[in-house]
Amino acid sequence: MPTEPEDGESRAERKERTRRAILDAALALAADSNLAAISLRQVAKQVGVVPTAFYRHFGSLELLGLALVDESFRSLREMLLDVWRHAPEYTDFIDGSLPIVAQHVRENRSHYAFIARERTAGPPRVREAIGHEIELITRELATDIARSGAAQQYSSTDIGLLADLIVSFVVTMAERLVDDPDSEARTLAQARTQLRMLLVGALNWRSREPAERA
Amino acid sequence: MPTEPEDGESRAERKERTRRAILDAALALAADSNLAAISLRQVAKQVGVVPTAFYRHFGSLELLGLALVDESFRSLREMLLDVWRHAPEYTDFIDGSLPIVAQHVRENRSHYAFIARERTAGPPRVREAIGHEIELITRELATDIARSGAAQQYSSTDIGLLADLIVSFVVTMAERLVDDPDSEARTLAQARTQLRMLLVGALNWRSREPAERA
DNA sequence: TCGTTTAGTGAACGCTTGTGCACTCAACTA
DNA sequence: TAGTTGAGTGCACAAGCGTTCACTAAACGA
Repeated sequence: MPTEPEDGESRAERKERTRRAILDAALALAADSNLAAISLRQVAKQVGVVPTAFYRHFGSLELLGLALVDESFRSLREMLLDVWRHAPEYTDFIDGSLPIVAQHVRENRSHYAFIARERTAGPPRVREAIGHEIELITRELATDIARSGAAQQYSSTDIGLLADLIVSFVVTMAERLVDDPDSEARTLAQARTQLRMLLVGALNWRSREPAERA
Repeated sequence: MPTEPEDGESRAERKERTRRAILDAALALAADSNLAAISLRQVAKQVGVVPTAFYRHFGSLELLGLALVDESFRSLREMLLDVWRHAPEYTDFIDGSLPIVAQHVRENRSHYAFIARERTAGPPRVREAIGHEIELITRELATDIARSGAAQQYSSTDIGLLADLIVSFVVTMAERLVDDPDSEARTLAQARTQLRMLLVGALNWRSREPAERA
């Protein structure tokens, strides 16, 4: 048994509780190494369950990883909806949004740490899943920028590139918040300045014709 | 024996040859997973040597990892010296530098892949070593920007932030080149536009007093 | 030429690994 | 209430793991 069987708990509830415990255990174990470096048996031990019980919930560690990706991005996207809803104007966008992102990282550190690691070092399927999610977010940001009218001088291609630039930067910032939580205030202050530098670029940039040089 | 013992080879030469073979084998094996996920025995097998022979060259896989970091950055820094020597002016800086970086990534793919992975997912010591190297490069870029006089309106703090912004962006670009080499041309073209967007920001930005808002 | 150094060997050790299989027994359905 | 379902058990297995130790034999310095 994973833990004490609680009173009046249905079979489905119990299964879900064990499933959660497995996800949390994997998150904790991968925290100081890597998904590819931990074992099914370690996870089972941490949960307090026999190794074979793992298979009742996930076919493999890789599938467990995909479930963690799913879970992480579900919560991330909810936060982003919130950010974009309260971002009518650019300066407010920076000062308003960054702290919300920072707070979300703080409150979901293990998920962000997982994503940061597995994004580059995870099993190929996991990497792909993460890349896909980030791409979706980038596209959403692009349509949001276009809709806001803040970049009317941009071609739609270049709005995409700008969105990618912003997302890449925020990903980098989130990685830093994850692995040095104590410097959150400084990291955030620097990121604010940098994002402003970058967006000043946005306001002064003009899209060229497809052919390159000006 | 790692391979056929070559004629007229000194003991030192032979040792170096085996050492190289170990480094290469580790690089190759870590390529489709992670340093923390490969075993000393796999490395030894790939080299064609008995597991215990490994210890004649490295005390542990982690120390091997540190050697790989060292090796990767030594070559990277040589390239950067080359780039900065031929970068008198900003527009030339972009068009001239990015292809050199891309070429270096192409020619040293396994090193870059290693760095990209271990930077976020490696053993703590390895992560630290990589972070330290990147920080050094950022500082060098900052002094170079200052010396070039291209950002005279910047405070030295803000020059540091700009350098960090550029380095972070190039790191991201290098990661993309690594895991999708076939799209090099497109990735490069996009990066060129994005870097220009960013630097237009640089030219229009003014440092503020330490206190934030304007 | 002869003793020393040392890269690489090979067997052995105690553990951990993933997975197969037959099982129990509480929660479920009819 | 009787029968079915399925989450979790317990054992077994072959394979792989890091590390130890005593060893060989070729290159070395004197």
